[in-house]
Amino acid sequence: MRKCEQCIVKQFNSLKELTKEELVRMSNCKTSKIVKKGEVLFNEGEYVNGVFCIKEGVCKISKRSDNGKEQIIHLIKRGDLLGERSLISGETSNLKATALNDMEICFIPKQEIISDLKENQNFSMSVLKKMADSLKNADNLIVDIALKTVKQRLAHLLVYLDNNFKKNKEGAIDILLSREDIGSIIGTATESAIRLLSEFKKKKIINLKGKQIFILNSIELEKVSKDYE
Amino acid sequence: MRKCEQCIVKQFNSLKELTKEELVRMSNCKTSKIVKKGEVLFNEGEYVNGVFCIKEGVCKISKRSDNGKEQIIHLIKRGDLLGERSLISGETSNLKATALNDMEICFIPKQEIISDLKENQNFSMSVLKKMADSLKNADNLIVDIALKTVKQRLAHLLVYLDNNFKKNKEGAIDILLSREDIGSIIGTATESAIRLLSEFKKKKIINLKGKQIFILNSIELEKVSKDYE
DNA sequence: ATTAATATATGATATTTATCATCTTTTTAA
DNA sequence: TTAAAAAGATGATAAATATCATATATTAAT
Repeated sequence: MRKCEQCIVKQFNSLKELTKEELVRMSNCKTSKIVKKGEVLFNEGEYVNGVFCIKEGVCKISKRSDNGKEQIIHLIKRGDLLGERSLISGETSNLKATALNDMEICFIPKQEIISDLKENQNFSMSVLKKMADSLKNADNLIVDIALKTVKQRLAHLLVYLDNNFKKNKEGAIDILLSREDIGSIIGTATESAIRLLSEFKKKKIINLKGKQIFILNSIELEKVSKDYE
Repeated sequence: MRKCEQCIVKQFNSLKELTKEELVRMSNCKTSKIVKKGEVLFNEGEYVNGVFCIKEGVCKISKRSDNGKEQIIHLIKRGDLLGERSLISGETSNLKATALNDMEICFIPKQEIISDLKENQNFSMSVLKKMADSLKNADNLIVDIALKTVKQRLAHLLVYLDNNFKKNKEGAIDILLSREDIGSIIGTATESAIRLLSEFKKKKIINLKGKQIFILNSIELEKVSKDYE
Protein backbone atom coordinates (compact mmCIF):
# COMPACT_ATOMS: atom_id res chain seq x y z
CA MET A 1 0.00 0.00 0.00
CA ARG A 2 1.46 3.31 -1.10
CA LYS A 3 1.61 6.38 1.05
CA CYS A 4 -0.61 9.39 0.51
CA GLU A 5 2.33 11.76 1.01
CA GLN A 6 3.95 10.43 -2.14
CA CYS A 7 0.82 9.91 -4.20
CA ILE A 8 0.66 12.09 -7.28
CA VAL A 9 -3.05 11.60 -7.85
CA LYS A 10 -3.93 13.98 -5.02
CA GLN A 11 -2.46 16.83 -7.06
CA PHE A 12 -5.68 16.81 -9.06
CA ASN A 13 -8.02 17.30 -6.14
CA SER A 14 -8.53 19.05 -2.82
CA LEU A 15 -6.34 16.59 -0.94
CA LYS A 16 -3.33 18.53 -2.19
CA GLU A 17 -4.22 21.18 0.40
CA LEU A 18 -3.54 18.81 3.30
CA THR A 19 -0.36 19.19 5.34
CA LYS A 20 2.29 16.49 5.49
CA GLU A 21 1.11 15.49 8.96
CA GLU A 22 -2.50 15.24 7.85
CA LEU A 23 -1.45 13.09 4.90
CA VAL A 24 0.53 10.76 7.11
CA ARG A 25 -2.47 10.33 9.37
CA MET A 26 -4.67 9.75 6.32
CA SER A 27 -2.26 7.17 4.95
CA ASN A 28 -2.72 5.15 8.10
CA CYS A 29 -6.48 4.94 7.92
CA LYS A 30 -7.07 4.78 4.19
CA THR A 31 -7.66 1.54 2.35
CA SER A 32 -6.78 0.77 -1.27
CA LYS A 33 -8.99 -1.32 -3.46
CA ILE A 34 -9.31 -2.74 -6.94
CA VAL A 35 -12.79 -2.46 -8.41
CA LYS A 36 -13.59 -4.58 -11.43
CA LYS A 37 -15.48 -3.29 -14.45
CA GLY A 38 -19.22 -3.36 -13.78
CA GLU A 39 -18.89 -3.46 -10.02
CA VAL A 40 -20.89 -0.98 -7.99
CA LEU A 41 -18.87 1.27 -5.67
CA PHE A 42 -21.99 2.41 -3.87
CA ASN A 43 -25.68 2.50 -4.51
CA GLU A 44 -28.44 5.05 -4.09
CA GLY A 45 -29.60 5.08 -0.50
CA GLU A 46 -26.40 3.65 0.93
CA TYR A 47 -24.20 5.36 3.48
CA VAL A 48 -20.85 5.88 1.84
CA ASN A 49 -19.08 6.76 5.10
CA GLY A 50 -16.09 8.28 3.49
CA VAL A 51 -14.54 9.60 0.34
CA PHE A 52 -13.05 7.78 -2.64
CA CYS A 53 -9.95 9.01 -4.38
CA ILE A 54 -9.72 7.61 -7.90
CA LYS A 55 -6.21 6.46 -8.74
CA GLU A 56 -7.08 4.78 -12.03
CA GLY A 57 -10.13 4.01 -14.16
CA VAL A 58 -13.48 5.59 -14.78
CA CYS A 59 -16.89 5.22 -13.19
CA LYS A 60 -20.34 6.44 -14.05
CA ILE A 61 -22.49 8.28 -11.54
CA SER A 62 -26.17 7.66 -12.08
CA LYS A 63 -29.58 8.08 -10.56
CA ARG A 64 -32.86 6.30 -11.06
CA SER A 65 -36.08 8.08 -11.84
CA ASP A 66 -39.44 7.03 -10.39
CA ASN A 67 -40.20 5.16 -13.61
CA GLY A 68 -37.14 2.94 -13.20
CA LYS A 69 -35.03 4.45 -15.96
CA GLU A 70 -31.53 5.50 -15.14
CA GLN A 71 -29.76 8.73 -15.96
CA ILE A 72 -25.99 9.08 -15.88
CA ILE A 73 -25.17 12.52 -14.60
CA HIS A 74 -21.42 12.37 -14.36
CA LEU A 75 -18.27 10.50 -15.29
CA ILE A 76 -15.58 10.32 -12.65
CA LYS A 77 -11.98 9.61 -13.53
CA ARG A 78 -8.39 9.49 -12.29
CA GLY A 79 -7.68 12.26 -9.84
CA ASP A 80 -11.29 12.93 -8.91
CA LEU A 81 -12.74 12.66 -5.43
CA LEU A 82 -16.05 10.95 -4.96
CA GLY A 83 -18.53 11.02 -2.13
CA GLU A 84 -17.89 14.46 -0.62
CA ARG A 85 -21.48 15.55 -1.11
CA SER A 86 -23.05 12.76 0.93
CA LEU A 87 -20.30 13.07 3.48
CA ILE A 88 -20.96 16.76 4.03
CA SER A 89 -24.72 16.49 4.11
CA GLY A 90 -24.46 13.45 6.38
CA GLU A 91 -27.07 11.70 4.27
CA THR A 92 -27.08 8.48 2.34
CA SER A 93 -25.94 8.82 -1.24
CA ASN A 94 -28.47 10.03 -3.76
CA LEU A 95 -26.38 8.55 -6.52
CA LYS A 96 -24.99 5.24 -7.69
CA ALA A 97 -21.40 4.72 -8.79
CA THR A 98 -20.50 1.91 -11.20
CA ALA A 99 -17.05 1.12 -12.59
CA LEU A 100 -16.82 1.42 -16.37
CA ASN A 101 -13.45 -0.30 -16.42
CA ASP A 102 -11.12 -1.79 -13.85
CA MET A 103 -10.39 0.81 -11.21
CA GLU A 104 -7.87 1.45 -8.53
CA ILE A 105 -9.26 3.52 -5.71
CA CYS A 106 -8.47 4.62 -2.18
CA PHE A 107 -11.09 4.98 0.47
CA ILE A 108 -10.69 7.54 3.24
CA PRO A 109 -13.09 7.08 6.16
CA LYS A 110 -15.49 9.83 7.12
CA GLN A 111 -14.02 10.83 10.48
CA GLU A 112 -10.64 11.53 8.97
CA ILE A 113 -11.98 13.82 6.25
CA ILE A 114 -14.42 15.59 8.55
CA SER A 115 -11.72 16.46 11.05
CA ASP A 116 -9.46 17.71 8.26
CA LEU A 117 -12.33 19.77 6.91
CA LYS A 118 -12.81 21.41 10.27
CA GLU A 119 -9.17 22.02 11.00
CA ASN A 120 -7.61 22.87 7.68
CA GLN A 121 -8.98 26.08 6.22
CA ASN A 122 -7.29 25.62 2.87
CA PHE A 123 -8.71 22.16 2.51
CA SER A 124 -12.28 23.14 3.33
CA MET A 125 -12.09 26.15 1.01
CA SER A 126 -10.83 23.89 -1.74
CA VAL A 127 -13.67 21.45 -1.20
CA LEU A 128 -16.08 24.37 -1.20
CA LYS A 129 -14.66 25.55 -4.51
CA LYS A 130 -14.94 22.11 -6.03
CA MET A 131 -18.52 21.90 -4.89
CA ALA A 132 -19.25 25.32 -6.40
CA ASP A 133 -17.76 24.05 -9.60
CA SER A 134 -19.86 20.90 -9.57
CA LEU A 135 -22.93 23.01 -9.01
CA LYS A 136 -22.11 25.13 -12.03
CA ASN A 137 -21.63 22.03 -14.15
CA ALA A 138 -24.93 20.64 -12.92
CA ASP A 139 -26.69 23.87 -13.84
CA ASN A 140 -25.18 23.73 -17.31
CA LEU A 141 -26.33 20.16 -17.71
CA ILE A 142 -29.87 21.08 -16.70
CA VAL A 143 -30.02 23.75 -19.37
CA ASP A 144 -28.50 21.50 -22.00
CA ILE A 145 -30.91 18.66 -21.37
CA ALA A 146 -33.87 21.00 -21.19
CA LEU A 147 -33.15 23.08 -24.28
CA LYS A 148 -30.89 21.20 -26.65
CA THR A 149 -31.86 18.50 -29.09
CA VAL A 150 -30.62 14.95 -28.68
CA LYS A 151 -28.26 15.46 -31.59
CA GLN A 152 -26.77 18.55 -29.98
CA ARG A 153 -26.36 16.71 -26.69
CA LEU A 154 -24.60 13.80 -28.36
CA ALA A 155 -22.24 16.18 -30.16
CA HIS A 156 -21.60 17.92 -26.87
CA LEU A 157 -20.84 14.63 -25.13
CA LEU A 158 -18.39 13.64 -27.84
CA VAL A 159 -16.60 16.98 -27.54
CA TYR A 160 -16.49 16.51 -23.79
CA LEU A 161 -15.04 13.01 -24.09
CA ASP A 162 -12.51 14.26 -26.63
CA ASN A 163 -11.38 17.02 -24.27
CA ASN A 164 -11.40 15.10 -21.02
CA PHE A 165 -10.19 11.60 -21.80
CA LYS A 166 -6.95 10.56 -23.31
CA LYS A 167 -6.71 8.53 -26.52
CA ASN A 168 -5.57 4.92 -26.82
CA LYS A 169 -2.76 3.85 -29.18
CA GLU A 170 -5.15 3.68 -32.10
CA GLY A 171 -6.43 7.18 -31.45
CA ALA A 172 -9.83 6.25 -30.03
CA ILE A 173 -11.21 7.85 -26.90
CA ASP A 174 -9.81 5.85 -24.03
CA ILE A 175 -13.11 4.95 -22.46
CA LEU A 176 -15.52 2.35 -23.72
CA LEU A 177 -19.16 3.18 -23.25
CA SER A 178 -22.02 0.95 -24.31
CA ARG A 179 -24.61 2.51 -26.57
CA GLU A 180 -26.98 2.21 -23.64
CA ASP A 181 -24.62 4.25 -21.47
CA ILE A 182 -24.33 6.89 -24.15
CA GLY A 183 -28.10 7.13 -24.36
CA SER A 184 -28.28 7.36 -20.62
CA ILE A 185 -25.77 10.19 -20.50
CA ILE A 186 -27.50 12.33 -23.09
CA GLY A 187 -30.94 11.38 -21.84
CA THR A 188 -32.39 9.49 -24.77
CA ALA A 189 -33.37 5.98 -25.84
CA THR A 190 -30.55 3.62 -26.75
CA GLU A 191 -31.86 3.33 -30.32
CA SER A 192 -31.83 7.08 -30.77
CA ALA A 193 -28.25 7.26 -29.57
CA ILE A 194 -27.26 4.49 -31.99
CA ARG A 195 -29.01 6.17 -34.89
CA LEU A 196 -27.29 9.49 -34.29
CA LEU A 197 -23.89 7.86 -33.88
CA SER A 198 -24.44 6.16 -37.24
CA GLU A 199 -25.41 9.51 -38.74
CA PHE A 200 -22.25 11.19 -37.43
CA LYS A 201 -20.21 8.31 -38.79
CA LYS A 202 -21.87 8.57 -42.18
CA LYS A 203 -21.03 12.27 -42.21
CA LYS A 204 -17.40 11.43 -41.33
CA ILE A 205 -17.55 13.46 -38.13
CA ILE A 206 -16.60 10.40 -36.13
CA ASN A 207 -15.59 6.83 -36.77
CA LEU A 208 -16.75 3.77 -34.86
CA LYS A 209 -15.05 0.41 -34.29
CA GLY A 210 -17.19 -1.51 -31.87
CA LYS A 211 -17.24 0.54 -28.71
CA GLN A 212 -14.26 2.58 -29.81
CA ILE A 213 -15.02 6.14 -30.85
CA PHE A 214 -12.67 8.18 -33.04
CA ILE A 215 -13.23 11.90 -33.29
CA LEU A 216 -12.55 12.94 -36.86
CA ASN A 217 -13.90 16.49 -36.90
CA SER A 218 -14.14 18.08 -33.49
CA ILE A 219 -14.80 21.52 -34.97
CA GLU A 220 -17.90 20.26 -36.70
CA LEU A 221 -18.97 18.49 -33.51
CA GLU A 222 -18.58 21.70 -31.56
CA LYS A 223 -20.67 23.46 -34.19
CA VAL A 224 -23.42 20.86 -34.10
CA SER A 225 -23.53 21.02 -30.32
CA LYS A 226 -24.12 24.77 -30.38
CA ASP A 227 -25.94 25.42 -33.59
CA TYR A 228 -29.57 26.10 -33.61
CA GLU A 229 -30.38 24.56 -36.91
CA MET B 1 -31.98 50.31 7.90
CA ARG B 2 -32.44 47.41 10.27
CA LYS B 3 -29.65 45.62 11.98
CA CYS B 4 -28.52 42.13 11.03
CA GLU B 5 -28.31 41.12 14.68
CA GLN B 6 -32.05 41.52 15.03
CA CYS B 7 -33.07 40.28 11.62
CA ILE B 8 -35.15 37.11 11.73
CA VAL B 9 -34.63 36.24 8.09
CA LYS B 10 -31.11 35.00 8.75
CA GLN B 11 -32.58 32.15 10.80
CA PHE B 12 -33.37 30.44 7.51
CA ASN B 13 -29.84 30.46 6.14
CA SER B 14 -26.18 30.08 6.98
CA LEU B 15 -25.90 33.61 8.37
CA LYS B 16 -27.40 32.28 11.60
CA GLU B 17 -24.02 30.74 12.32
CA LEU B 18 -22.32 34.11 12.57
CA THR B 19 -21.37 35.52 15.97
CA LYS B 20 -22.88 38.71 17.33
CA GLU B 21 -19.67 40.60 16.56
CA GLU B 22 -19.59 39.34 13.00
CA LEU B 23 -23.21 40.35 12.54
CA VAL B 24 -22.54 43.85 13.84
CA ARG B 25 -19.69 44.21 11.40
CA MET B 26 -21.90 42.90 8.62
CA SER B 27 -24.65 45.32 9.55
CA ASN B 28 -22.29 48.19 8.95
CA CYS B 29 -21.32 47.22 5.45
CA LYS B 30 -24.53 45.70 4.13
CA THR B 31 -26.96 47.66 2.00
CA SER B 32 -30.72 47.18 1.82
CA LYS B 33 -32.60 47.52 -1.39
CA ILE B 34 -36.07 47.29 -2.88
CA VAL B 35 -36.20 45.48 -6.20
CA LYS B 36 -39.30 45.90 -8.32
CA LYS B 37 -41.04 43.07 -10.12
CA GLY B 38 -39.30 42.32 -13.38
CA GLU B 39 -36.02 43.95 -12.40
CA VAL B 40 -32.82 41.98 -12.86
CA LEU B 41 -30.71 41.50 -9.74
CA PHE B 42 -27.77 40.30 -11.77
CA ASN B 43 -27.14 38.90 -15.19
CA GLU B 44 -25.13 36.04 -16.63
CA GLY B 45 -21.51 37.07 -16.97
CA GLU B 46 -21.67 39.81 -14.35
CA TYR B 47 -19.57 39.93 -11.24
CA VAL B 48 -21.96 39.82 -8.32
CA ASN B 49 -19.31 40.85 -5.78
CA GLY B 50 -21.26 39.76 -2.77
CA VAL B 51 -24.20 37.83 -1.47
CA PHE B 52 -27.89 38.68 -1.41
CA CYS B 53 -30.08 37.84 1.53
CA ILE B 54 -33.74 37.76 0.54
CA LYS B 55 -35.96 39.45 3.10
CA GLU B 56 -39.14 39.39 1.05
CA GLY B 57 -40.32 38.35 -2.38
CA VAL B 58 -39.33 35.75 -4.94
CA CYS B 59 -36.94 35.71 -7.87
CA LYS B 60 -36.27 33.31 -10.68
CA ILE B 61 -32.78 32.04 -11.43
CA SER B 62 -32.29 31.31 -15.10
CA LYS B 63 -29.71 30.54 -17.71
CA ARG B 64 -29.64 30.94 -21.47
CA SER B 65 -28.79 28.16 -23.84
CA ASP B 66 -26.74 28.64 -26.99
CA ASN B 67 -29.94 28.83 -29.02
CA GLY B 68 -31.22 31.80 -27.04
CA LYS B 69 -33.93 30.03 -25.08
CA GLU B 70 -33.99 30.45 -21.35
CA GLN B 71 -34.34 27.81 -18.67
CA ILE B 72 -35.36 28.64 -15.12
CA ILE B 73 -33.44 26.38 -12.81
CA HIS B 74 -34.46 27.68 -9.42
CA LEU B 75 -36.85 29.85 -7.49
CA ILE B 76 -35.36 31.83 -4.62
CA LYS B 77 -37.51 33.14 -1.80
CA ARG B 78 -37.58 34.78 1.63
CA GLY B 79 -34.76 33.52 3.80
CA ASP B 80 -32.58 32.26 0.97
CA LEU B 81 -29.08 33.43 0.22
CA LEU B 82 -28.10 34.14 -3.35
CA GLY B 83 -24.74 34.46 -5.01
CA GLU B 84 -22.56 32.23 -2.83
CA ARG B 85 -21.55 30.06 -5.74
CA SER B 86 -20.04 32.82 -7.84
CA LEU B 87 -18.52 34.33 -4.74
CA ILE B 88 -16.74 31.13 -3.82
CA SER B 89 -15.55 30.32 -7.31
CA GLY B 90 -14.49 33.93 -7.82
CA GLU B 91 -16.06 33.87 -11.25
CA THR B 92 -18.76 35.93 -12.86
CA SER B 93 -22.25 34.59 -12.37
CA ASN B 94 -23.36 31.79 -14.67
CA LEU B 95 -26.95 32.62 -13.89
CA LYS B 96 -29.41 35.47 -14.13
CA ALA B 97 -31.71 36.53 -11.30
CA THR B 98 -34.97 38.31 -12.02
CA ALA B 99 -37.56 39.47 -9.47
CA LEU B 100 -40.96 37.80 -9.88
CA ASN B 101 -42.56 40.27 -7.51
CA ASP B 102 -41.44 43.25 -5.47
CA MET B 103 -38.53 42.22 -3.31
CA GLU B 104 -36.72 43.43 -0.26
CA ILE B 105 -33.12 42.32 -0.20
CA CYS B 106 -29.87 42.97 1.61
CA PHE B 107 -26.54 42.92 -0.13
CA ILE B 108 -23.42 41.88 1.75
CA PRO B 109 -20.18 42.72 -0.03
CA LYS B 110 -17.72 40.00 -0.97
CA GLN B 111 -14.87 40.87 1.39
CA GLU B 112 -17.10 40.64 4.42
CA ILE B 113 -18.44 37.21 3.57
CA ILE B 114 -15.07 35.85 2.49
CA SER B 115 -13.44 36.82 5.76
CA ASP B 116 -16.30 35.30 7.74
CA LEU B 117 -15.98 32.14 5.66
CA LYS B 118 -12.32 31.89 6.52
CA GLU B 119 -12.64 32.69 10.17
CA ASN B 120 -15.89 31.10 11.26
CA GLN B 121 -15.79 27.33 10.99
CA ASN B 122 -19.50 26.92 11.70
CA PHE B 123 -20.40 29.39 9.01
CA SER B 124 -18.24 27.81 6.33
CA MET B 125 -19.51 24.33 7.21
CA SER B 126 -23.06 25.59 6.96
CA VAL B 127 -22.39 27.13 3.56
CA LEU B 128 -20.77 23.88 2.50
CA LYS B 129 -23.85 21.97 3.63
CA LYS B 130 -26.15 24.31 1.74
CA MET B 131 -24.06 23.88 -1.35
CA ALA B 132 -24.17 20.10 -0.99
CA ASP B 133 -27.93 20.40 -0.73
CA SER B 134 -28.16 22.55 -3.85
CA LEU B 135 -26.06 20.02 -5.69
CA LYS B 136 -28.41 17.24 -4.71
CA ASN B 137 -31.39 19.26 -5.88
CA ALA B 138 -29.65 20.01 -9.15
CA ASP B 139 -28.96 16.29 -9.66
CA ASN B 140 -32.61 15.53 -9.03
CA LEU B 141 -33.66 18.15 -11.53
CA ILE B 142 -31.35 16.70 -14.17
CA VAL B 143 -32.93 13.30 -13.79
CA ASP B 144 -36.45 14.69 -13.79
CA ILE B 145 -35.93 16.72 -16.93
CA ALA B 146 -34.15 13.87 -18.68
CA LEU B 147 -36.56 11.08 -17.81
CA LYS B 148 -39.96 12.46 -16.97
CA THR B 149 -42.65 13.60 -19.36
CA VAL B 150 -43.71 17.22 -19.51
CA LYS B 151 -46.94 16.32 -17.73
CA GLN B 152 -45.03 14.67 -14.91
CA ARG B 153 -42.74 17.67 -14.61
CA LEU B 154 -45.66 20.08 -14.44
CA ALA B 155 -47.32 17.98 -11.75
CA HIS B 156 -44.05 17.90 -9.87
CA LEU B 157 -43.69 21.68 -10.10
CA LEU B 158 -47.20 22.21 -8.78
CA VAL B 159 -46.52 19.91 -5.83
CA TYR B 160 -43.31 21.81 -5.18
CA LEU B 161 -45.06 25.17 -5.27
CA ASP B 162 -47.77 23.81 -3.00
CA ASN B 163 -45.20 22.65 -0.46
CA ASN B 164 -42.83 25.58 -0.59
CA PHE B 165 -44.95 28.70 -1.00
CA LYS B 166 -47.64 29.96 1.28
CA LYS B 167 -51.20 30.56 0.08
CA ASN B 168 -52.91 33.93 -0.31
CA LYS B 169 -56.24 34.76 1.37
CA GLU B 170 -58.18 33.08 -1.40
CA GLY B 171 -56.13 29.92 -1.11
CA ALA B 172 -54.07 30.29 -4.26
CA ILE B 173 -50.33 29.70 -4.31
CA ASP B 174 -48.77 32.98 -3.27
CA ILE B 175 -46.57 33.42 -6.30
CA LEU B 176 -47.73 34.52 -9.72
CA LEU B 177 -45.91 32.92 -12.60
CA SER B 178 -46.60 33.66 -16.23
CA ARG B 179 -47.37 30.68 -18.42
CA GLU B 180 -44.07 31.38 -20.12
CA ASP B 181 -42.24 31.11 -16.78
CA ILE B 182 -43.99 27.84 -16.02
CA GLY B 183 -42.93 26.48 -19.39
CA SER B 184 -39.42 27.66 -18.75
CA ILE B 185 -39.26 25.95 -15.37
CA ILE B 186 -40.42 22.57 -16.61
CA GLY B 187 -38.50 22.89 -19.85
CA THR B 188 -41.24 23.00 -22.42
CA ALA B 189 -42.93 25.39 -24.86
CA THR B 190 -45.34 27.92 -23.38
CA GLU B 191 -48.24 26.42 -25.35
CA SER B 192 -47.54 22.96 -23.99
CA ALA B 193 -47.55 24.30 -20.45
CA ILE B 194 -50.86 26.08 -21.09
CA ARG B 195 -52.43 22.99 -22.57
CA LEU B 196 -51.44 20.79 -19.64
CA LEU B 197 -52.62 23.35 -17.10
CA SER B 198 -55.97 23.38 -18.90
CA GLU B 199 -56.04 19.59 -18.80
CA PHE B 200 -55.36 19.53 -15.05
CA LYS B 201 -58.07 22.13 -14.56
CA LYS B 202 -60.55 20.11 -16.61
CA LYS B 203 -59.73 17.09 -14.44
CA LYS B 204 -60.33 19.20 -11.30
CA ILE B 205 -56.81 18.60 -10.04
CA ILE B 206 -56.19 22.34 -9.98
CA ASN B 207 -58.14 25.52 -10.53
CA LEU B 208 -56.96 28.61 -12.39
CA LYS B 209 -57.97 32.25 -12.05
CA GLY B 210 -55.68 34.27 -14.24
CA LYS B 211 -52.20 33.66 -12.90
CA GLN B 212 -53.54 32.32 -9.63
CA ILE B 213 -53.20 28.57 -9.17
CA PHE B 214 -55.30 26.62 -6.67
CA ILE B 215 -54.25 23.10 -5.83
CA LEU B 216 -57.39 20.99 -5.50
CA ASN B 217 -55.96 17.49 -5.38
CA SER B 218 -52.33 17.34 -4.32
CA ILE B 219 -52.44 13.57 -3.89
CA GLU B 220 -53.42 13.11 -7.52
CA LEU B 221 -50.71 15.59 -8.54
CA GLU B 222 -48.14 13.64 -6.60
CA LYS B 223 -49.33 10.49 -8.31
CA VAL B 224 -49.16 12.02 -11.77
CA SER B 225 -45.64 13.29 -11.09
CA LYS B 226 -44.42 9.82 -10.19
CA ASP B 227 -46.55 7.47 -12.22
CA TYR B 228 -45.19 5.78 -15.20
CA GLU B 229 -48.38 5.62 -17.21
C1' DA C 1 -15.81 -24.45 -30.89
C1' DT C 2 -20.51 -24.07 -30.43
C1' DT C 3 -24.51 -22.27 -28.35
C1' DA C 4 -26.73 -18.90 -25.74
C1' DA C 5 -26.99 -14.37 -24.27
C1' DT C 6 -26.27 -9.72 -24.95
C1' DA C 7 -25.35 -5.63 -27.64
C1' DT C 8 -25.82 -3.20 -31.84
C1' DA C 9 -28.25 -1.76 -35.92
C1' DT C 10 -32.12 -0.34 -38.60
C1' DG C 11 -36.90 -0.05 -40.37
C1' DA C 12 -41.77 0.90 -39.29
C1' DT C 13 -44.75 3.12 -36.49
C1' DA C 14 -46.62 5.56 -32.44
C1' DT C 15 -46.28 9.11 -29.22
C1' DT C 16 -44.83 13.27 -27.47
C1' DT C 17 -43.82 17.80 -27.94
C1' DA C 18 -42.90 22.01 -30.74
C1' DT C 19 -44.35 25.22 -33.95
C1' DC C 20 -47.47 28.06 -36.42
C1' DA C 21 -51.79 30.32 -36.86
C1' DT C 22 -55.55 32.54 -34.98
C1' DC C 23 -58.62 34.12 -31.54
C1' DT C 24 -59.78 35.89 -26.92
C1' DT C 25 -58.65 37.97 -22.72
C1' DT C 26 -55.95 40.77 -19.85
C1' DT C 27 -52.71 44.35 -19.03
C1' DT C 28 -50.37 48.56 -20.11
C1' DA C 29 -49.83 53.03 -21.75
C1' DA C 30 -51.29 57.12 -23.94
C1' DT D 1 -61.20 55.38 -21.38
C1' DT D 2 -59.72 53.62 -25.16
C1' DA D 3 -56.28 51.80 -28.20
C1' DA D 4 -52.31 49.07 -28.42
C1' DA D 5 -49.61 45.52 -26.66
C1' DA D 6 -48.91 41.45 -24.29
C1' DA D 7 -50.47 37.16 -22.39
C1' DG D 8 -53.31 33.28 -22.61
C1' DA D 9 -55.96 29.72 -25.05
C1' DT D 10 -56.74 26.34 -28.56
C1' DG D 11 -56.69 23.97 -33.10
C1' DA D 12 -53.89 22.18 -36.93
C1' DT D 13 -49.78 20.50 -38.24
C1' DA D 14 -44.82 19.39 -38.20
C1' DA D 15 -40.87 17.69 -36.08
C1' DA D 16 -38.44 15.12 -32.70
C1' DT D 17 -38.08 11.17 -30.23
C1' DA D 18 -39.69 6.68 -28.26
C1' DT D 19 -41.21 2.22 -28.93
C1' DC D 20 -41.67 -2.10 -31.14
C1' DA D 21 -40.05 -5.55 -34.21
C1' DT D 22 -36.54 -7.94 -36.14
C1' DA D 23 -31.99 -8.81 -38.01
C1' DT D 24 -27.09 -9.08 -37.35
C1' DA D 25 -22.94 -8.88 -34.79
C1' DT D 26 -20.38 -9.49 -30.67
C1' DT D 27 -19.40 -11.45 -26.27
C1' DA D 28 -19.82 -14.87 -22.70
C1' DA D 29 -20.55 -19.49 -21.07
C1' DT D 30 -20.42 -24.29 -21.62
